[in-house]
Amino acid sequence: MKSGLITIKDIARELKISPSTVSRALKNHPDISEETKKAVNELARKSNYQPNAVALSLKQRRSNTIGVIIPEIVHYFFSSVISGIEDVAYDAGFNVIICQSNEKYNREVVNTRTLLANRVDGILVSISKETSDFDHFNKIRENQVPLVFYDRVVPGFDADQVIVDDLEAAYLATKHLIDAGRKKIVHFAGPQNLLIGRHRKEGYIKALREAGLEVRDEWIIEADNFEKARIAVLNILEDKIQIDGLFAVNDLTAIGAMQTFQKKGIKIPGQIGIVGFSDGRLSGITDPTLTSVDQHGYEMGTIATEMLLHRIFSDESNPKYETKVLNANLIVRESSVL
Amino acid sequence: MKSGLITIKDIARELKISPSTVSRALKNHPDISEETKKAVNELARKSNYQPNAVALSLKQRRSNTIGVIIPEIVHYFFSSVISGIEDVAYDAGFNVIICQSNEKYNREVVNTRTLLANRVDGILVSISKETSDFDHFNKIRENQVPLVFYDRVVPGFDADQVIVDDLEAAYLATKHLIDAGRKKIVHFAGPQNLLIGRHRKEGYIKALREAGLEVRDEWIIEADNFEKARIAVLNILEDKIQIDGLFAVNDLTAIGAMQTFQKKGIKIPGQIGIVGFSDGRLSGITDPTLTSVDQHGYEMGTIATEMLLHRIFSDESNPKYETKVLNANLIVRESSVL
DNA sequence: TCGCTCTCCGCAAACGTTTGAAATAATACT
DNA sequence: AGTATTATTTCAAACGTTTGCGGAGAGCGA
Repeated sequence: MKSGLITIKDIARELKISPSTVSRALKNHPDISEETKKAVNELARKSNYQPNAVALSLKQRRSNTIGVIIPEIVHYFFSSVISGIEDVAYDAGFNVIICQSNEKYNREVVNTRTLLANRVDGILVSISKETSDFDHFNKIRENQVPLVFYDRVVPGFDADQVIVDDLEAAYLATKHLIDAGRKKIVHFAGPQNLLIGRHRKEGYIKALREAGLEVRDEWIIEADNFEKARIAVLNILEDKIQIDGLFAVNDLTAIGAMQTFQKKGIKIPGQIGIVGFSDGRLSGITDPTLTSVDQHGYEMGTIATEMLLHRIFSDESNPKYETKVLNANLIVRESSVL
Repeated sequence: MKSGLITIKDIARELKISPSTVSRALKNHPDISEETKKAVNELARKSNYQPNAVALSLKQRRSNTIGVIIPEIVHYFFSSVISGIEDVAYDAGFNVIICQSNEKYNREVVNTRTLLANRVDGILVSISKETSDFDHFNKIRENQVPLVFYDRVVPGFDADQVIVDDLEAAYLATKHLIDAGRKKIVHFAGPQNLLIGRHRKEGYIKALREAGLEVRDEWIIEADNFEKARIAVLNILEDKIQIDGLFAVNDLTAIGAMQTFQKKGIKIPGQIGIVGFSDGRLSGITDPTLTSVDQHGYEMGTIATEMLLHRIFSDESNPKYETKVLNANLIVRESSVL
């Protein structure tokens, strides 16, 4: 009663032939006479027949669908990843189901359940900030569903992954500040349970060490959003900690810091040079424009999807997992240049 | 060979009972003995059984999935709409398939085909900038699949829709500038072939007329992005057009204008008051923060989805379509307040 | 006329699940 | 013991497709 959509059976009934003949006629099978083919194709076109993808999925045990678990699509970076994923998937005839975890562990677990229940052929995951238990990912693997992590990967979990070289990018960002002669550089760090948070901090430290600068604990502050940055800056100013540079774990944090400094009369980049991370829509519209790291979201999406499709098609039982590292590059703008 | 996922049949075989018994045991059917239920549930849990949603969809001719066609998720507004959609859909036990049209008509047509082929139970659409032929939407309707438009609707197409009152919002935005005593207010307008562009201009004009202010053609400038705004402002300054207010068709335009004014030494909001449209991530982080119109993307998503679900459940054959108008409201921030 | 080869088509089973109806087994009642 | 009742389980069909196999009919050579 529901779906008014035409089926092969409907066509068969109408033409007084069997469903199998219709099926074969539609795929131009040599066994079927030209006459029959013509009749079938004509009626199919006329009645706007669309093969029922659900029935196909069931029959072929392949849904031609890939699932994506993503923290939050509101971020420019993640939505560009999705665009990359979609483009590659569509070209390969695959559909995409996107699930937001909203940075919640629970939602992420539900998401994987949903995707498995819908028999997606493969899953792309970027883990939520909360996630520290990885059993749900094991479940995916137990069910032999190909899995590729992108950007936010699980430390120590042997799997395909595509990431940006956060450490190197953070190193370059910090080095860029050092090269401009800055010596007292603060890092606003992300949560240290995420690999990206750790790597960015390590890159910062590496650059400092390499330049023979001391690494002070009070220069590493956990602040990864606009508001926390504001508070952190106020604390710095109150404590009269002298600094001349800031490398922030993401752009929003950098911008929050920059504005707070500016409101207190501190000149950017004159007195303090600032570099963000994860180049988005924001960095180009601040004043001064913000030096930042381009994470190549779109490219990451395409590469991750290609890896996944490759796994889907060549289903080896014992794959050796690959890690693809994109080198992010620094986009130098006004906020850091003297 | 593929999906290693456990099925009801597997459980039945293992327990040497029939699939129907397993099915009933899993749903706690009274016909099944406690003993059997226990055995089934135990094995199901142990082997991590997930009902095959694909088979279910086929059987029940309902996929419990809704399809969403969206121009581009990179925009804050659209991604908040998606969040609203997802939250309502999930609560109702529905999945969501998101398709980006990327503002392309062709892609939009393919998207509808894909969604129909996958037998989604309903479709939410915001049309692309390119779309001027609506046959694909008729096809959706012919197939009796419920359809709700959100934000970008099809003029003259009788259907369920949820939109914001752009005209009213633009009127309020302009009136807000007038109430602060500003009399020479410019409008940076969007493309006039889109309804939203026209409505926002009309709201601006209405506010001016109502206040007895003259509406000058040279005060209405087509500029709807950061760069065009920059150029438009430079032209204004060069021509020494005296103004004291600006209402822009979107935030990015407002910000482009604001920064250009500031660079030329003009004080915002002191000399010129600025109001944007479509409250996003940007408006809170500019300096001064930007007065703007909150379009309630999340709410729009929830309402559109509720309408759609309602249609899905009560399938009347001859529905009378509804239009829901959200009144967008002005978020007053620093850029407009004297 | 028989047998062989083509050409074209239909049957039936399968994918995983649900569900009305029928079957079986166990128990109760007379 | 015979029958009715209840409890528990299985059968079979269906959702829309695909596909191996078998079959009908035609054409043809011997």
